Amino acid sequence: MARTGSATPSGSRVGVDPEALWSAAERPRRGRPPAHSRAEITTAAVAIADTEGLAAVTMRAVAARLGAGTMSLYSYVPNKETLLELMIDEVSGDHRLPTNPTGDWRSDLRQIAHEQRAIMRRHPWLPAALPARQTLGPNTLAVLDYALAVMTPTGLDAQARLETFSLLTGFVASQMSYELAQERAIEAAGRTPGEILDAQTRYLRAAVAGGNYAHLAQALAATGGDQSAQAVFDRLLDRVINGIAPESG
Amino acid sequence: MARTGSATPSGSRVGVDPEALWSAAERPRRGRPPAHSRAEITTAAVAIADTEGLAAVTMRAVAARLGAGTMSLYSYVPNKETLLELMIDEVSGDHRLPTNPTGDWRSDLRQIAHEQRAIMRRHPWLPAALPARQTLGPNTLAVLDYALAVMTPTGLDAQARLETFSLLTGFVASQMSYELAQERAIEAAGRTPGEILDAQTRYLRAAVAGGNYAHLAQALAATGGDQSAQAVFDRLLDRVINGIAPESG
DNA sequence: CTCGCTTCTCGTACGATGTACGAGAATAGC
DNA sequence: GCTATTCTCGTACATCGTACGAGAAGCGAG
Repeated sequence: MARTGSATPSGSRVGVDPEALWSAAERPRRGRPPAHSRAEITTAAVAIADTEGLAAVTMRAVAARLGAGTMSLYSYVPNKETLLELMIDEVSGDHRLPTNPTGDWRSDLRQIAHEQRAIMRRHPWLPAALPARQTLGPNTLAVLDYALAVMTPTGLDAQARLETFSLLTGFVASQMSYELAQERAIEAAGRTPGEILDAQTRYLRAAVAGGNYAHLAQALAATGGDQSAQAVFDRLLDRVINGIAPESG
Repeated sequence: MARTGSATPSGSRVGVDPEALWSAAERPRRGRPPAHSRAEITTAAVAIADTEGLAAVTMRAVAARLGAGTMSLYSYVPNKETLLELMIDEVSGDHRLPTNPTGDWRSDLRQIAHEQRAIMRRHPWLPAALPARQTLGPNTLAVLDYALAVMTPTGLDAQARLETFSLLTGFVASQMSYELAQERAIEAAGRTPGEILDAQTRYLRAAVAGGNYAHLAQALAATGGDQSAQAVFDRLLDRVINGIAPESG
């Protein structure tokens, strides 16, 4: 075992070896026993990310939280990129999966999306971490498997169902990325949730007043309705699901 | 003018001031004249990102490309985050906007999505940079304005049209993030595009063989059809557009 | 028990990065 | 020319990921 030494000084090359990452980590049963574990390290990293943000997840910080030396982590994880990967799959384990679909695939898919949204609200760093993912871990695969089961009644073929899952997941991540960024802006600045919206609107209006953007100006003047994050999410989710299959049970 | 000194040692706070960012940069007309410009710096940064990847965009590298000292950049841009923001809007300027919509909003929206895809293929770092964006620049606003115009025949209200644009843009970014990651993996590893897919499939099959993931196993056995990135994109795009409005013009 | 093999531990060090600071250089208006 | 104003950029620092390798700690064999 021991460190792998990927030898990629800068840029982003291969980075993560799926086979080695998710294998059961067979016990060497000789030599000094490990004082920690991959799971323990992953949990610590997630805890830091949850409370202090993804940027606070440094190898030093994770090690410190475990009372270990920084370099000790590298006995368990070849690099930080891999740790990120482990973090993502760990929180994917929070996903509650019913034992079997109800048969109403639209509402089942809706429930999957809501579950994913809940996870991302619990772990606000997730949407930012997802684009860097290179491999699907066991927990993520379980969600995918369940989603495929849910889509059986759609009549879509295998390829289409895989693509649909990717579509749905992409939507949730995009939307949550926006929703959470909005909340961060609120928390960081003037505090009142209405004020931030006002500030953004004010900026947009100023830009709009500069002459162009006629349609934008008109749209801004006419915004209304339920703007709560939950409501927006649900509205858009319905559209995504509506577009999946033309007509079916 | 001069540097602002945001005083955010770690974490991600406010970071970018929209008002100051996109204002016309009125000339001070006194003192030593600037040797460069925001636009020149932005173009250099984009060129580096295009050829060497986003990670290669360092303040030192950008300055070096202009033959300037590193710290000179800070006369034009308060921090790297802002430079990123400028890069995003710069490439958004590549978006070709017809003078007016054809009236067929579905095909107009499809065209917008294709245009965005083309931009992201030209600037593969874009999807990765987008989530960090905090403000919409003039070029991005122009695209938004055009999209709103396109959606006039849908009968959707202002709020819904704004949300729809966000949905569409999010889809394109998600899908392209995946598509480009796939191509990077191909380029980095075994070279043949089929082999990478095989390797991924092999990993999935191995995971699947471990007992669970019955539906995934079945789906993997049945994949087929046109798997070209373009084809997948078009298929999913159709679903997104189909879901936007039930029935109309 | 002792030896030696194996494995984990972690102090030190290096090359990068973003950027604060402030002395100097260049220009415009008086 | 003088001076106020602005841009230039060398130096320095904190912080990051992680390579290296000496030491510590446990196992099986004798």
